Parts: sequence; C-alpha cells; structure tokens
Amino acid sequence: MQEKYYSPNSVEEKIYKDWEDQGAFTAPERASSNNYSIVIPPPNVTGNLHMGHALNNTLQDILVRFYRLNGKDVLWQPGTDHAGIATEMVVERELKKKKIIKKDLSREEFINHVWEWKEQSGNQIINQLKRLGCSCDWSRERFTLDEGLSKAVKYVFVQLYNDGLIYKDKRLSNWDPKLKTTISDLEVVQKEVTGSLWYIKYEIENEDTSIVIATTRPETMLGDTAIAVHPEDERYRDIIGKNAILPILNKSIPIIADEYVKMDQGSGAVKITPAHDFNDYEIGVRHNLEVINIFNENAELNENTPTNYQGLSRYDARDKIIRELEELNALEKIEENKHTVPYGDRSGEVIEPWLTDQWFVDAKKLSKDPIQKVRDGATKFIPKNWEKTYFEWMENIQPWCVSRQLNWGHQIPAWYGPDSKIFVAMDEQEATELAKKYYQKETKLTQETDVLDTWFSSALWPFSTMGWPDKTEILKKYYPTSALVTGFDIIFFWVARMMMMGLYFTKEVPFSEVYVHALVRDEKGQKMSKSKGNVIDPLLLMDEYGADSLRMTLCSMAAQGRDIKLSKQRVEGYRNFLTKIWNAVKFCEMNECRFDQMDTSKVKNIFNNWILSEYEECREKTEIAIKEYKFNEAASALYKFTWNIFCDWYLEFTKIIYQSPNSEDIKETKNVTSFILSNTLVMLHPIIPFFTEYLWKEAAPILIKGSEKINQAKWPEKVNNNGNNSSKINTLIELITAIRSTRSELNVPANIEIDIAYSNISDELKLTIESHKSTILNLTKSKSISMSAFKKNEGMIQVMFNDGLIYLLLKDIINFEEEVVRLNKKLDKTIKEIKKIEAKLIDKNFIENAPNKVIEEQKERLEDYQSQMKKIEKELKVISN
RNA sequence: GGGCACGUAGCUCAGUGGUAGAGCAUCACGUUGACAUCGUGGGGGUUGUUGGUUCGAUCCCAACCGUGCCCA
Repeated sequence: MQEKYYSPNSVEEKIYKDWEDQGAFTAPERASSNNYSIVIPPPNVTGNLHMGHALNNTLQDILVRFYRLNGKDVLWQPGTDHAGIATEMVVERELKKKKIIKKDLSREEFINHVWEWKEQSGNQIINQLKRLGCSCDWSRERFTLDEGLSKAVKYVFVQLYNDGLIYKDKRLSNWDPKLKTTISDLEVVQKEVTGSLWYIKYEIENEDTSIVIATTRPETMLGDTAIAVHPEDERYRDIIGKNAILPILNKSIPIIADEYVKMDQGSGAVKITPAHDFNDYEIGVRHNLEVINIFNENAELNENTPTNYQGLSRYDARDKIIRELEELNALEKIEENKHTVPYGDRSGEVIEPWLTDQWFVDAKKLSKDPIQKVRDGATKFIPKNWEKTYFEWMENIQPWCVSRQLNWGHQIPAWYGPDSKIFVAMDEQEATELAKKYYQKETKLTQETDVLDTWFSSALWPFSTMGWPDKTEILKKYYPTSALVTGFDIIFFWVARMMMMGLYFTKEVPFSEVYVHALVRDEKGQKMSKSKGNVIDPLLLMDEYGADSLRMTLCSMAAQGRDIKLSKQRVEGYRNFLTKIWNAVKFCEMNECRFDQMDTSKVKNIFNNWILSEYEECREKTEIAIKEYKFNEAASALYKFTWNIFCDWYLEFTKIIYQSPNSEDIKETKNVTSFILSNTLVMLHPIIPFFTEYLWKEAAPILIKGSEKINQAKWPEKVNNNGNNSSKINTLIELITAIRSTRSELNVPANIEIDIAYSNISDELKLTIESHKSTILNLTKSKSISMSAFKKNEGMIQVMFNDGLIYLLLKDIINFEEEVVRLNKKLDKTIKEIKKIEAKLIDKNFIENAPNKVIEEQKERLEDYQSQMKKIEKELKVISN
C-alpha cells in the first residue's frame, strides 16, 4: 500500500462485482433453524436513491452483514414495487415528449409502454443500492407485478371477497381530478391555506326573515340539500324544521339540527352538500337528505347544474357564483379564513370528495388480530413508543379503498355479467364457470377495469416474495422474517397492512421486530424536499467521499428516536476515520505484523494484555449494540477503540517495543497487532464493507485470514486474556497526558526535550515509571526521568498528578510568572470542587441517606483534591519566594 | 383540537439519580520514520423556565415557554 489515501471510487465497483460473482449474498436454502431474514421495503420502481433510502438500507445491510458474520443463514429479500400512480405519471410524461397522448392508447398499448419504460429506465434504484453496498440476494429480486406476486394478489383478493372482507360500494372517496383516480386517505395531504369565508344570506320560505350561512366553498351550493344548525343554538331554534330558499337555484331546502355544527364558527349555520363533503355526507345519511353530485371526473360542473354552469371548473364556478350572489344582494360579507384543504400528494391537485363505486377492504375486521399480536409482544416495535402510533391508527381504522382508476397495476379479478352481477375469480375461465352456474348458460363477462392500490400488493411482500401461496422451502425457512427496518412515515401505509394480510393469510406475524428509524433532515433540521432545494444527494456524497464514509456517517447518527441532521462535514469526518485506519495499516505493514499463532490467554507483555482487554470491551459493546439496533453506539465504540485507543496509544507503545532487544516481546506484539487489526476490520465490515474488503486483500500479509473474503469471515469470539495489569497502563496514560498537558500549558515549545524528576511517589507508581521509562520519554518528548528531591534552582514545575510529585525541569525554558498564573487558576478550580464536596459531606441528610459507596467515593475525591491543593499551595509559595 | 418527540458547549449530537462527554468549529504549539484527510494540548456548559419528589435532579413528575412531526 503505497498510496497516500484510500480511493473508494476506483475500487468499490470491482469489489461489489466480486461479491456478486462469488454469490456472497445468496440466501442458503439448506434446512437449518439458524436463520435471519429481512425483506426490503420495496422502493418505487420509479425511484432514485435519496437520503431516506440510504439510511434505511445502510441499517439493513449492517444487520444482515452482521448476522452473516455470526454464521446465520441470511436472506435479504430485495425488489421494487410498481408504484401505480407515480409510474403512470412518469410514463405519461415521457409519452407526451414523443407526442403520444395517453387517452389515444388502449389499456394494453399503454401498459406495453410502461413495461418498455421499466426495461429501459426503471430500476435505477437497484443499481444505486448496489452502489451503496447493499448485500441483497439479487437472484431473488422481485417486482410487485411479477407473475408470482400477481398470483398471490389474485389469490388474496378472491379469498377476501369470498370471506366477505372485500366488497364493492358507492361511497364518497378522495378523487384526484388530475389523475382521474380515487386515492386513499393516506395519500391525501391536508394543507392549511388562507382562504375566504363567505357569508351568504338565504331567505326563509314563506317568511320575512332570512338566515346567514358561512362557507369556504360557495360553488358547491349548487349541490346543497339542507342547511344545518346546532340543536341548542338559541339564535336558530325557531327556524329548525322550516325551509330556506337556495339563492340562484331558487330551490327550497330544509333547515335541520345536527350536533356536528359548531355554534361558534362562522354564523353557526352551515350549508350541507352530501355529495361533496365527508362530514356533510354523514349528516345526509343521518337526516336522509338527497345527494346531488355536481361534478364530473375533471371536477367540472356537470349536468346537474344550470346550463350556464355546466363545464366550468370548480374555480370558475366559484367566481361566477360569487358574482351572482352579489347581484342578488345575497352576499353578506367575506372574511379571511384559515382552513385546511386536501391535496393529492402525487398530483398536487385539490382533492374532491366524489361519489363513486369503489372496492373496499374491511380493515376493521382484519385489524383485530394485528392489534392483539403487538399487545402480546409477538411483534415488537423498536423504539417501543411507535406502538402507540400503530395502535392509534389501527383502532380507528377506516374501510380501505383498494381500487384505483389506473391502467398500471393488478387489474381487479372481478367480472361483471350483463346485469352487473359480480363474479370474483382467479381468472376469466373460473369466472365464466361461476357465471355459467349462476345464469345456467354461457354468458359473456367483462372484467373490472380498476386496478388495485399498490399497497395491496406490497402488503403481501414478506411472503409473496417467498413464493406464497405455494409452500416453498424458502418460505418455510425464512418466514416469518426477523426484522423490518423502516421509517415511521410508513407505519400506516405498510407495516399495519403487512400485519393484517400476514396474519390473515399465514396465521403468523410477518416479522418479530420492527425497527423504526429516524428521518434524515438537512443541517437546519428541515425535511429534505426537492421544492425546498435542500436535498443532499447521497449519490453525490458517495462520488465525493465513497459509500463507506456515507454509511459510517449514517450509522453513527442513527440514534434511536431522533432525526438525523446531515451535513457534509460529518461525512468528511468519517472519511478521515478511514484514512486513519489506512495509515495504521501502513504502519503495521512497515513493521511486518504477520500473524503467526497466538494463545491470547498466554500473552505476557503488559501492553498486549491491555490492548486485548480494551479490544474485548469494544467487541462486546459493538455486538450488543447491533443486536439492540443501537447503531450509533456500535459505530462510536468502534471509532473510539480504533482511533483513540488502538492508534493513539497502542501503536505508539509498540514503537518502543519494536526498539527493544526483547525478541519474544516483539514477536508477541506483532501477533497481537495483527489479531486486533484483523478482528477490528471484521467488526467494522458491516458498517464499511468496501474499505474492509479492500484492506482484507491489500493488507493480507499482516492479517489473520480465515477466509478469502472478509464477508465470509467469522465475527470474533470473546477473548480470554490476563487483563489484571491493565490499570497500570491506564495510570501510565494518565501520567503521560498530565506531563503533556503541563508542557503545553506552560508553552514549552513542542520540539524542546526536557527532563523529568519525581519524588515521594508510591512504590507502585515508581515501578510503573521505571519499567516504562522509554515509553514516557518518547511520548512526552523528554530526555530523562529520574528520582530527585525538589531543588529550587532547577526550575522545577510540578505536574498535576494525583499519585505523587512529578516535576518538569524547565529552568531557562519558561517564564515563572506564567506558572504562577497557571497555578492560581488550578487552585481556584480545586478549591471550588473541595467546597462542593465538603458541603455534601457535612450534610447530615446526605450521610444518613446516601449509599455508603457514594459517600466513600466522595471522601476519596475530597482527599484527592485536598492533596492537590496542598501541592499547588506549596509550589506557589516556593515560586513566589 | 388530540397525540408523539425534542430543547445539554458556537454548531451537530451522545449520555447518566451522585465527577456532564464526543465530533466539527475555535485557539496555541508541532512536519519526530503510519497518519497535516495528522499529532499534542487549551478555552468553551446555571443541561429551556418554574415548581414538585429526593439526602441529592441535567436525568423522575407537573406546569409553562420554544421547536418539529403525526392525526383530525
């Protein structure tokens, strides 16, 4: 390794290809109970890798790589979903560029164009996931419109229908007039807008009085069939039951009382349009009101409105209504008003509640078991607080509208007879047979043109991808899956629906754990969105820093229950971490740290035993952290150990060992270094797979290689060694740090070598100093250390160190006035601490109630500070004399 | 309106019923044979506010203020 830096871009692609060629990610099919499986939340086939994907998939990859290293049979099931609306929009746009209009195409022709598009430009995201290093079993890649998955969809639809859990109904649903399809509640975004509240005067029939209603949507008055007031509203008590005259139409409509009406809003009286408002619809049902649909599929006014309104858009109709009302003197006033307006999250169009025939799933019935299973702990949410969100939604679940008026998707397997009789079956042949039985003769059927909501098919994803409804070996081995990793935003969309379908059809929860991770935001904490222009593109970050730096960053920041605010600087920091390892490896190569053989329990050298103990601590922490989904803790344990312990201290210590004449020590040190380095790389591999794989090959001579590739390595086992003396090394580190600190605070130039003296120290410390003399000298830039009584004229400066008196001999090097300042500062701090502890220790309540351990600790601290204070005072006295 | 988070160093975030940490930024010194994408060291905190529980609260509880998100 001669290069100065690791260059990810030149190696990542090749490494990934090698993994694929090697079949490293293929899920074993052998019989075994030691399995681990995850299904990917299938990205849209139209998708492009954004930060959310990058985080989501990095975390999954860490898990699956970790469990592979731990010897489990792992399936990471990848694939994409067909994303009905999104795809249809993309393709429509593409066709438009070629001057092809969707309307002019037959369903088949359009779908052929979509498949063509998918072949050419769909699935970009799959390559982007590979770029990120995702170790999915690509041989098992699935698409929600695949033959197998489509079969599962039909099977589920037919069975749910036959079980009475799917039905067709005419209800209000969210209509997207731009896409001309209904969409689910979850695809509707409520946005607060500042609009107007129009107050309109209606004459009371046969009376000389009037009533004023307030509305945000005057244009819908053409479909009004009542006026409603609150039953307890004194103002309107007398006119309940009478009729009012709808202006413009001059139509008589009843005034009804309903508790839904809020007395303190507007005028306290509202118009009721059952066909175009969800609440009004409910009121209409309660009061048996007529339902008049005034819009066509484009949200233009239809034949149920006066001829001069027909064909107008909602907005033009509104203007016209207002003008007419003004002319009629029926418009009392206009107020500015904040209210929420529903928008389609895909089209951005204002959604119109519209009365249509749609297919619904009885989600209420399906939700019972999923709720119970989470209560019982069969599926656990991590962090647990997301269970509450899940319960809240599941317990208030509404019928799930699963039909969409699109071409692209699973066409609903329902056929109609000439009398609109419905036959639901797996295919046309079966439906025809059903019809033959019903009609007692051959009857021509036509298939339902609606397709199913994309989430209908992705709800089956955990088992349909494994071949269900067939009882495949893969399904037996890997289902239910071990974990689902996802963002909280799709708990409703996906998790809840997978639970419903999974439990109903397989009688098992689809996953035992749901890890809900954070949202990635920009550095200001705002949600990244294209319209805000604050998107950080993970692909660009990978171009600049490599996939591993990005992965390490995301892993480090993936603390539970907190959003991630990402900035480039963080990525840069972790890129530097890779460079640090790079250089450490170079150092080990220089010293030819080849692994020979080693029994960790027989390691003799104290530094080696110390690093083994530190390493074991890190190993255990990392292992536990990943098992508990505490990714940031895993990253931090590895980062700190690698950089702040192994590189900063151990490698520095080994430099002195290599200079010693003790060949046994040197041999042992090389073995230990190689051991630690090899195992640390293995532990880092799930997080930074490319870099570790690269080093595995490039630095092979200095690594223990139990396997050709690091992805086949074994997660390191617990190390048993004699760590009893480790505390001596920690004392040594403290001493060296104290000396460095003193030097630095006194502005001793870094390149000046000094002398150190000590006196009145414990035998133990003396032994430590004597046995590690050269280490201390080297790491503190000193030329001698020896026992010596204090001599005023030597310019002795005391090092703040608890276990004894250590001096730096700084005659002619420093200015003693600075030293006085330094000491006084230290003294102040020390006295402050002493006062704090003393106050505690004379407090009777504290002594009586605190546990002995705490009291002892405080006493010890006090003693330490007091002895330090004495030392400082003594020295101050000497200097000032 | 209901719910859930969050508020800790200049910034981004960990953490813990008893001594508050890291990275980045900043300042000083340094190019010694792994590493300037670096090393060594320093400065920087009334842990949002006010109460309560406790011998002791940054941590537990309540209220409030502020921020964000979800649902209606």
